[in-house]
Amino acid sequence: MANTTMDANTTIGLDVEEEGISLDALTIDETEKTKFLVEPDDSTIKKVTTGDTIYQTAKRFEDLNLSKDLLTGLYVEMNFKTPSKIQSIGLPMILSPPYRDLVAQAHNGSGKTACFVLGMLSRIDINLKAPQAICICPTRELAIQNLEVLKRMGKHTQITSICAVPTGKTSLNSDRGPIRDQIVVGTPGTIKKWMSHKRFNAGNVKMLVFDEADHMLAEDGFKDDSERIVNTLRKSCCAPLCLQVLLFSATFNDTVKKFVSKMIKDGNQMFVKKEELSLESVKQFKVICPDEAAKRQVIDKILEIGDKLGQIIIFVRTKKSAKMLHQALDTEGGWKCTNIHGDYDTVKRDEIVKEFKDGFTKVLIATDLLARGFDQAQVNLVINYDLPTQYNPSEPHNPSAEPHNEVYLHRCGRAGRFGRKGAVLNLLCNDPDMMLMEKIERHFGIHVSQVPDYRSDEDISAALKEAGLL
DNA sequence: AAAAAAT
Repeated sequence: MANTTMDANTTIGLDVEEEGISLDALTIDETEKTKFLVEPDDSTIKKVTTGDTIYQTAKRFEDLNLSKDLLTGLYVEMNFKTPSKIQSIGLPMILSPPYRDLVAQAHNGSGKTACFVLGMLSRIDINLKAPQAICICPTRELAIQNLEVLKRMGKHTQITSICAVPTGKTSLNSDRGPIRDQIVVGTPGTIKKWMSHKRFNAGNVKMLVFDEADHMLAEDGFKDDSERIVNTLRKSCCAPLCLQVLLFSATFNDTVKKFVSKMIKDGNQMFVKKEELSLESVKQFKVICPDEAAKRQVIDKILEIGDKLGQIIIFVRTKKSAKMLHQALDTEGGWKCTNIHGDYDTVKRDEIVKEFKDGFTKVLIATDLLARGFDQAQVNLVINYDLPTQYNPSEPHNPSAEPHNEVYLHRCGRAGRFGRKGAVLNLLCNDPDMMLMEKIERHFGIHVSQVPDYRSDEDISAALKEAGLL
């Protein structure tokens, strides 16, 4: 027992204690009350529970006391057979009273979304026609995608749901009136607006889910919005454990963990070591390019092979580069591709995403708008035209010298969904780029192989072959 | 600077 306790402490990174932050949620209770359930067949996920509840791992969905209609959704609509690891460990923690908060870190494409969607659907009182569960996402695209999963999984139930994202159209009738749907999935601004306009009664909300929670709680993310929503909902709830907060993400850096520990008291946790975070399922490469033009040459070569590849996402750092690269590849280069970023209106964004998801477009140039959560099984190649960098407030227009490791991991996660073959190509053209790549490799403890010559068709093909794409 | 959204 003592050993297990030590182990868990290490995993969660209690080094933050040195900085004098209270660690209510992340501190391990050393008394007998705390139970650690170590999975014999899976040491990669660490489960830490609070209180005296014992959670059985769910080997089958039947173990979870789900309604018959929900089981039908899982088997018939989703084609699920048995719970994934995160689902078998996480769902019992979510669904057993007392309904404790949960911080869950799970690999990209490990069934995270299905886990919290199933959690929301199972806790709805079908006879109460009011919002009971809310899910907040960082982008409009992710909210729409999550609601689609929810509608599919809940198809055979009578549960109603609605998307709270900006519609573009102003105060029409559809924008007023009370919300009676039982589940709301949306982005922070619209949810905040609906709450402040009293469009629904917050008193019945018993579950609040943050997708991509680390970003939702980050200083340069949506921390203020998220905090306000949690506080409002906690206040409108009757008992201390009335509102169950679930935080899901593939990444939680130390800064965010500190804040999580302040926001979540007496919660359960699931964590994965950072070295074990899914970067092994996609094969990563770096291509050294002398200049920006060379980067486009590499992309040209890849598009020439195009037909044999699946869909491709090219990530860039700024909206401006998204537009420019699109211009260069499509208008000037004659390659049919699209691009997406936050400057486009909602109609255009929806259209671009739909075209890509329907397979009408093969190549999509994107800002980090699509870095997280975007799920398209046919994407097997991610190209980092620019590497993701931390935001540097003192020099907002220049890329920082520090890489954004979490965003890098999330971008990689767009390729090779659910264990499929995938590749990531990092295009580097100067010393700062090389430094960023080195830092990323060091952070994850990985080696990214170098494509010998950017001008060589053979070298590039060889890399894609090695990744299993050709 | 990206994103959300309201201004």
